[in-house]
Amino acid sequence: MTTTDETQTARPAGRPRSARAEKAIIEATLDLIGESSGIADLSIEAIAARAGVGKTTIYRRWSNKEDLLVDALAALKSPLPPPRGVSVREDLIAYLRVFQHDACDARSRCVMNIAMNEVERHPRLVERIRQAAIEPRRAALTALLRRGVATGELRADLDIPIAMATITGTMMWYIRSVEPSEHENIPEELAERIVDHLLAGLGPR
Amino acid sequence: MTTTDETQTARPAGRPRSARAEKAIIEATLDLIGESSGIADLSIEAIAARAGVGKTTIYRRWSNKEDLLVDALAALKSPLPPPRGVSVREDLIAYLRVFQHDACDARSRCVMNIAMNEVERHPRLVERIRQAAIEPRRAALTALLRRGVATGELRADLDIPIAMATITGTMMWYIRSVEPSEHENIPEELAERIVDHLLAGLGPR
DNA sequence: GTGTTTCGAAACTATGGCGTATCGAAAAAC
DNA sequence: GTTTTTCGATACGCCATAGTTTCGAAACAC
Repeated sequence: MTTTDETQTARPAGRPRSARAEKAIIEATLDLIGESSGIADLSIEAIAARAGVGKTTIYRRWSNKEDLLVDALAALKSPLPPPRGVSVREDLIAYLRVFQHDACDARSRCVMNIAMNEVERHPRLVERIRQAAIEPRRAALTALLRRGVATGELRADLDIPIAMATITGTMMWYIRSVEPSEHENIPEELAERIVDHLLAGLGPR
Repeated sequence: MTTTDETQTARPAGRPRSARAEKAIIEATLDLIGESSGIADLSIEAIAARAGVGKTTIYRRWSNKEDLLVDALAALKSPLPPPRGVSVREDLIAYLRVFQHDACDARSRCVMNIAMNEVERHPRLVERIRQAAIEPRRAALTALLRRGVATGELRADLDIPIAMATITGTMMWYIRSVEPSEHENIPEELAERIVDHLLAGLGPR
């Protein structure tokens, strides 16, 4: 695809840039973000080493660390909010299944960490992450809850912000309270059980 | 060195160490942890500058950064889990009020950040934090939920781990979704509303 | 007073990442 | 073939920070 595009516009004479190297750089960046605690931790040199690439190859494409991070995180495209099914309950379960998968993945988790902890230090970066990764899911969940209220599947006086925190926060906190090494042991039907608990409530029947 | 005599007599000759400096160092450390994104971010020099203290004064007391962090976080005594009241609902609200207050405080928040993000890099430190700050609350909440099941205030088939994630995670996610500058505008009765939503459930009456 | 120790400040060395420059080799267009 | 550009590797100067040492002043025991 790259060769085609280059041929269409203007063919820069000389050796074309390696798409493999670019991919390796993005992958290495995402890996290292997942392993590091913050943005300050990761170094261009470590990324180059992990990607098996010279620093020159990185600096030829991105002028600084933040630009690279923006592109790397943009490559972490969210696996698409789930399509709507027949019932709000099933859609909530599908939503939480995707969220659960992401919360268990170090790469996706780091997006949350950056968005929550680096607001003051990297406002532009955080804003881009919010727009690209968080806002679509937030909008999808809001629409889903509104639909449930309209159809009567959810209580009429539902507090939407609280309900959103309830659904997302429960899954997040559950995952966080489990050691990463134990993530394999998380029950398959976790999303279903959470949704049913939330819908029915904690009080007696 | 000749610490033997000093230890025996417990009377070190010479100028005694300033307790004020020690306090200032701990305070500065806690402040800066709250402002930084990770442990790698904060520097001893910044701590010394913030505390109005020479670096010598720090290195004379702690041999490295982690030792200082352990002592600093140990000084962050948790404000005591709430005493038990008459109903499980009221105890849950009281529990969430304390949690809400902590979640809005930069210092307390950093404890969570470290505990969740630095497990691989500082296992000793994280383990100490877990034992000192997280485990007591976890135990208190577990006992509270068990009591609710026993008294019939909570459903008999309650899934305790999920319920704990529900209560704590909802508050946490709600706070996180609000800009720190807007924390003042969070409704006073937030804890009450969350508990009532969770007890009654999201489904229709 | 003397002696001992800590005080804050500053100078110092060492480390490590950043961003740039240079190198020979390789990959394409012509 | 020649030309042009990118490739990975390496070296360089620069700067921030860590951690140590030195210094004169200050605080206590005696």
